[in-house]
Amino acid sequence: MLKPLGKAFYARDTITVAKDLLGKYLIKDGLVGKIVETEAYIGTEDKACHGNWRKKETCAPMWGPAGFSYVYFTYGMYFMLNIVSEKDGFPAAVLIRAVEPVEGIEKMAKNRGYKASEIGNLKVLKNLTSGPGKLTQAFNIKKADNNLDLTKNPHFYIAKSSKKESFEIVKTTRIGINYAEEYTHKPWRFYIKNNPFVSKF
DNA sequence: ACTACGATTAAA
DNA sequence: TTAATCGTAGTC
Repeated sequence: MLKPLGKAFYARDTITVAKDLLGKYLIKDGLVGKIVETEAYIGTEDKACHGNWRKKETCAPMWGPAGFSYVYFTYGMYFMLNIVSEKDGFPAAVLIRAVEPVEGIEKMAKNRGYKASEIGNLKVLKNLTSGPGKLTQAFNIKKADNNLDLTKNPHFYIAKSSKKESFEIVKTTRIGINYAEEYTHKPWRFYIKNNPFVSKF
């Protein structure tokens, strides 16, 4: 079993954490996916950050210590997965927008509503986890997974790759936050260049 | 109680 | 381009 990343990894500048999470492995109940796309949401100035405009109680994990999950429900049907960063008392988190399926693909496909016979289809494979709402469905992440300590939980954590891997990081603007005024165009979205599992926009 | 809307997705 | 769908928050 791969070792979970510790609190020190998350308790850093949010942009650094967002970039550093690319290529790491998201692991939950035996399902494994490589993180290929993230976004940073930082503090009370950032108008897109929930810590700024949602009530403190509804995004409480964001205000807590680093390394905790912040899962919330939106659009009436989808969950979003974030990892809390920076120090206790400062609201910031990294949104996991897309992963590449590594292990447990059959189960992911089943969670996404596909039949076993469809797993060989390349289009189906690429559609399993290539978006924030899709990957939470594939990994069966829901409200019960909110506010868990990912540095201590043996069933839900993020780990480093055992082998070294080099890739190019693309930096661009975040998605779906046109209401955030001057913060709409901050280049706080990061993804692995040429990876087919990055969400489309 | 009533209403508006969102860090999305899939189908048309 | 748009409907699906519901928790949260603001207003009546």
